[in-house]
Amino acid sequence: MKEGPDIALVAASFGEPARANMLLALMSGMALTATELAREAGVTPATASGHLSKLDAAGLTLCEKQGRHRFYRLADPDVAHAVEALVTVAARVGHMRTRPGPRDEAMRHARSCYDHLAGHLAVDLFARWSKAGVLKSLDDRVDLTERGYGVLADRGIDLTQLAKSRRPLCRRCIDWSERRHHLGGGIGAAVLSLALANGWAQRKDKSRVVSFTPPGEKAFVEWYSI
Amino acid sequence: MKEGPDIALVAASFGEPARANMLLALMSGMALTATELAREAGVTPATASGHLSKLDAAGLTLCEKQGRHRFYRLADPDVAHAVEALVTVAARVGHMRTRPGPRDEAMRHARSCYDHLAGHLAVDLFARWSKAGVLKSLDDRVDLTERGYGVLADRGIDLTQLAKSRRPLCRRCIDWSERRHHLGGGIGAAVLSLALANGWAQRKDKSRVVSFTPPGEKAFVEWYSI
DNA sequence: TTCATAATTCGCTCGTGACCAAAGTATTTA
DNA sequence: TAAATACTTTGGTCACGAGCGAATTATGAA
Repeated sequence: MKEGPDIALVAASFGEPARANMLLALMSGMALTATELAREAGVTPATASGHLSKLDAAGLTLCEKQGRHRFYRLADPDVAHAVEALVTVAARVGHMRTRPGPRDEAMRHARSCYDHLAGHLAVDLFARWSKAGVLKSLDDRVDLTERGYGVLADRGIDLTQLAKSRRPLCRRCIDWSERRHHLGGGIGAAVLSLALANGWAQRKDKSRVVSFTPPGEKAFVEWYSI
Repeated sequence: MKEGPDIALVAASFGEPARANMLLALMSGMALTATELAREAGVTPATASGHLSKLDAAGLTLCEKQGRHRFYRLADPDVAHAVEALVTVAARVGHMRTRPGPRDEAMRHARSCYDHLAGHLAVDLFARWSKAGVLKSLDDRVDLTERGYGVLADRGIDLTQLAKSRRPLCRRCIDWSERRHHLGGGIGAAVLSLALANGWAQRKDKSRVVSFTPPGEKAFVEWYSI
């Protein structure tokens, strides 16, 4: 007997409908919460929690805790590659499953994450501000640079009022649709309310979707560009 | 709910230690018998039979019946690719299994398959004779061409005596080590006995291994070359 | 023919694991 | 502070399937 990779353990992790559905849902690259994955898999949150523990233990997923949410994503490209290979075989053989429909495309464009702006605009903003030296990332923390204070003041964000709040001024927040970090915390909330106040965007009913008007999007991008 | 590939069904086929061991054993490309796979997997033939039915049903393996043997091999490169992807993930995560040692290298070089010659020399012979028009393949059948009769007569194979035997004159036979077809049937047996009679090769004890002496191998290749 | 080997099918036991409801923990909101 | 939400843990049921031995079928060898 010799040593070799234990393919069975890994394959068994894929080989259960609930877990397979979760992994396929994660193939979009989005980080999903435990509850969302439960819905995708068609099981209760309790069952999903057990499955997610197994996936984590098997090293197939990574979990990022964020407030009362836990965002799961595929551990690395190798895992995604394995899923793809299995999909290829399954498709060739003709085995099909029922699968939840595609996500609402509008949700991918711009969302509000609780009370701050998310979506690809928010990700872009975060990336630009990081690059421009407005924000400074350190591990999980994100802080405003000195220059950042000035930049925000110029753009009508009242920092003195924000500082009084107990919530952290800056925080990274995984974006659902873009799966990259964007700006949460007090500034994120302030940016969103500013965009809403200026009429650049508006909430749709009670959903989390935030729609920018075409001129509003243009104005917003101009606003946050350095 | 929409249609999609059922990855779970395929993955579950991999996700059982016995089946995983079988598939890994087949990754060498060799076609293995049910009993051999049972030994590889560490289960009884009865259990192995059930697993092999499942693998066949899942489209992961193909089975070729041959006498009282059933040779199994991976269905196609996609399956091998999926196994590789799973191995990659398993290895990265560090999950290891116990695995049977490598096969006897001597067995790969030349074997006798019941009573006819197998191994890479036999495969080479089969390929050359096919190319030279001595043999003509049609589906599973292999027949001697008219020219083939002459070629064999020149080389000391008595066809009239062979024709009296009930067994088919020519038959393809999967080679274990080379996984390609070689020549079975009466001619295959005759070739082997000729090689043994000429002292080019000899059986080792009661095993199926046939060893060619270096000059014997040379003479044998010369003999079957057109 | 009779015997041996390869493989399958059958009947059965037993362990694993998927599942849910309910209770518990943590975190945010009000 | 209390209430709501997200998630986990616990306890329990239940079904699937892996495993084996024995009997059966099929093929090859003597």
